[in-house]
Amino acid sequence: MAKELSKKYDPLSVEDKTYKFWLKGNYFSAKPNPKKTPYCIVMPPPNITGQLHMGHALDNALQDLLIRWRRMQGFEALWVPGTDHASIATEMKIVEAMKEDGVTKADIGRDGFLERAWEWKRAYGGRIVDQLKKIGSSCDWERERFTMDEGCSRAVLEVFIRLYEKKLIYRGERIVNWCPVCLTSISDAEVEHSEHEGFFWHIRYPLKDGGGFVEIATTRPETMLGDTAVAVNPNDKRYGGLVGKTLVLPLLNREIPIIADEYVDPEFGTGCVKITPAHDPNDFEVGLRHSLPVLNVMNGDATINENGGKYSGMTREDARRAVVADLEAAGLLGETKKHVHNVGACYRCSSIVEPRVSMQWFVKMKPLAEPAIDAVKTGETKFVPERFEKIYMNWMENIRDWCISRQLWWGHRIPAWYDESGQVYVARTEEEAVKLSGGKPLTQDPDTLDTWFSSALWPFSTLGWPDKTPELDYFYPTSTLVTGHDIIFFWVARMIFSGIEQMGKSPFDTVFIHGLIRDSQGRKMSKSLGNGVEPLEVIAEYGADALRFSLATGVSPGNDMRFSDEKVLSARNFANKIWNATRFVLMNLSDDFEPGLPEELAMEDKWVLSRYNALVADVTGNLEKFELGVAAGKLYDFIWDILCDWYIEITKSRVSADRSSAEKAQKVLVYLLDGTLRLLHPFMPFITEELWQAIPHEGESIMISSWPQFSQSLVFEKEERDFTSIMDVIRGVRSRRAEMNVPPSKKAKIFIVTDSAGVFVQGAAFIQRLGYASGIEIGSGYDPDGAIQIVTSAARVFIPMDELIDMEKERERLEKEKAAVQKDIGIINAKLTNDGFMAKAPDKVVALEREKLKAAQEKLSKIDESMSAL
RNA sequence: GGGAGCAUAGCUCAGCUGGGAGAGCACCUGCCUUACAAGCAGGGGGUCACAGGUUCGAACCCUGUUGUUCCCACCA
Repeated sequence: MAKELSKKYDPLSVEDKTYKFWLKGNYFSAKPNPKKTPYCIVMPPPNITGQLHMGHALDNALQDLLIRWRRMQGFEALWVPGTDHASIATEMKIVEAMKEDGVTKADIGRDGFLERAWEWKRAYGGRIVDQLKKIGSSCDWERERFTMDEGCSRAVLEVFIRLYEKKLIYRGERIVNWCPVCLTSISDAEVEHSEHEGFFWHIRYPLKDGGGFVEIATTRPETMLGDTAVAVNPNDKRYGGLVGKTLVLPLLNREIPIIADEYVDPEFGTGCVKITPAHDPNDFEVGLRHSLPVLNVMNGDATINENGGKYSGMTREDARRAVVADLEAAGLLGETKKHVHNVGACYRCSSIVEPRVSMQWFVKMKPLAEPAIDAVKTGETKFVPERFEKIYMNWMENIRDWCISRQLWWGHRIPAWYDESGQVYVARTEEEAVKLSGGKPLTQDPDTLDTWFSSALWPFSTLGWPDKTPELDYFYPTSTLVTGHDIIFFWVARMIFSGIEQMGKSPFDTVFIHGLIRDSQGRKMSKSLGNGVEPLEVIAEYGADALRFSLATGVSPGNDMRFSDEKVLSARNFANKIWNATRFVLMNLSDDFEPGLPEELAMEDKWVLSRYNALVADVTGNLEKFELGVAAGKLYDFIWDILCDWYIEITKSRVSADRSSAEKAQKVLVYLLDGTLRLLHPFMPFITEELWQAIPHEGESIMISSWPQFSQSLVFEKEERDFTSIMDVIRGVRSRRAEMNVPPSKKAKIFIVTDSAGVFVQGAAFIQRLGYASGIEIGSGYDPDGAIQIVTSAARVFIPMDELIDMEKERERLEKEKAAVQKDIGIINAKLTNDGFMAKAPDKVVALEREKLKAAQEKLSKIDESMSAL
């Protein structure tokens, strides 16, 4: 029966085989099942351009952990996988690839481009999915979706139309963030701000009437080409007389007015502000209030356009240099101060974003944000850790309208058509739009939607919306969303308001936020730094389980974590430890072995089962609170320390003792292995399956076996205490021997003087084996002359070793130990005689202190006995 | 300008609702004790950033300080 295991765990020989076995068993599949409670996770869809990186590995390891655990607990557990078309990221990559072929978007046109894009999707869209399988993801692959598949596209269309009809989508000319490299507008969330050291240029604008100058200050002098006014604060006495006068804009000699507006802070700069409505959001507002002309001076690629006079055609950088030089030459340049200010950059290509007026589509956010705020306030959706609620709230409460149109081709095209006069018709199809227009010839809006518009619908579009499907009915709202804190605004927030708007309910019960993975020095992993660690390489070297376990261990929720090889290595060693523990158990299994706990349990069996039972309760409780790292740590400690270093070690002496004891040990060992492998399965799915299949077991696969449950019948407090006193003696013996450099090969007899002879008789074999003894004698008296002494609270232990003992040193050592115990007693007594403590500390704590005091006093009296005998 | 996180052993970090400071790695000593040297046993090492406060009791709660990281923000 015993299956031969190799001496070391070899993940490569197990993982692919096991994954195929699971697929063949169809264990990942889930469907509406009225007899079970649903548990559902939708996977944050990776970009189709993507390659698996550590972030994905973490994200998916955590999701798989939760899904596998809930599945074992008996939930109908569905994990919906899929990929995102990632419009801007993908389009950039395709354009780049086209560059190598010497082709531009203009060359091949929209249809030609989309053909290439779909080809790209076919070529690379499956790559990351295959990589996700490598880490063991137990997704229902038959439900895999893509944000641009037929169903998701229908959902996008439907949401757009509905929001438009509710007047929550509108089109308008606004200042937007414009990326001059991606050549598209981007939303506020897509702009990354960082501090730059620049200059504060002071420029003099001459008054038309020749009465001198006003001096303005700017960080972007090239935008003066688009100035249509200069503003001062209406209450600023310095400039009161100037309001209404006319200035001559230097270099272009255009006449512009001086206006008064509250927006100007008289304390800042010179108190005069140039107003460029086409290139600054504040100036745009000022322009609206004062009906100023909006003069756009830039092309899409941020070169100066025909409105920029002699500067037209220059890049914004060249134009800035030229403008400054010309102003200086004209004697209109004042002071130039160094100035640190925030500059916005495109989150995709890091180019500096240009605020620019243009016609775009927007989602009106206020009405959508309010219920989304309530959903979190009322606890309909909870964030773990809680602090991310604040971040979410802060964003939602200060939200501005969402620019959703992109000047890109790869994505969902905006369902709006225009007639010759520019009249807009929003409809589900072109035919409908034509009908609305009364049969006019129409052209469709060339723009596509922000890629996050479709991912915002993910929790319900993947379940079949807008159709009424049984899946939607059963699995929505989903249970847990697992994602990084970097996309709370991009994605989480938008899913919440979209879910509430379309489905009437927030899409998740819990949003479980994790941190980002950094390199070993704490830097963000990035391609440009070349410090990224490839999960697939780690898996090839250490195994997927080791990677998963290392990602789940020692991570406190929400905090960034550093990736380190050492951690993976120790997880790999842990896997090997379990492997070998199982190997040991199998090697000693009798041919006629029958699984199940023995009817009569020995002290040590009760001890270990009691500890195991507590582990079951702990791990389950931790998982329920999303304390995954704590749960992993407890499993590690139990398996390594309790099971391997203690229980298996004492089992060895039972194997050679008597047959009934050996059989009991076998049964308990198999029971413990079965249970701990199950508890560990969500963390380390591959090795646990392989080993579970190797031991006597019931059922097809560990992944569909049941989650262990705490059992009142396995609570054994007395045996826990008794066995601990055996362990104390063993530890004491080992420690003393090591201190005196006695090698294990040098065995000696051990004499134990104790009042609990019964317990020590039961543990004698273990003390003998683990204490390197040639024999054990348990009695009521011993002459300590020439013996090493060990004192625990339950026993005095003697190891006769005449030749090694310096009695004077033994006495000194005992003195020291006595002092230490007395100090302890002092501390405990201080507590127990403290009225405040006695009155206010919980009974449990007081009882604990009393127990400690008793143990310490017992130890003290034993030390005294030993010393008086010396 | 707001907000948040972090500061614990040489390094990387755990420490769940306050009740005698932990792990991994590194280091030192001794062991191939027949599951595992990817191992075993033993050991050294910490003013839990600093200063106050609350409490019978604080690494943990409160206030402030310092350092550090991050997020948000239209002062030109």
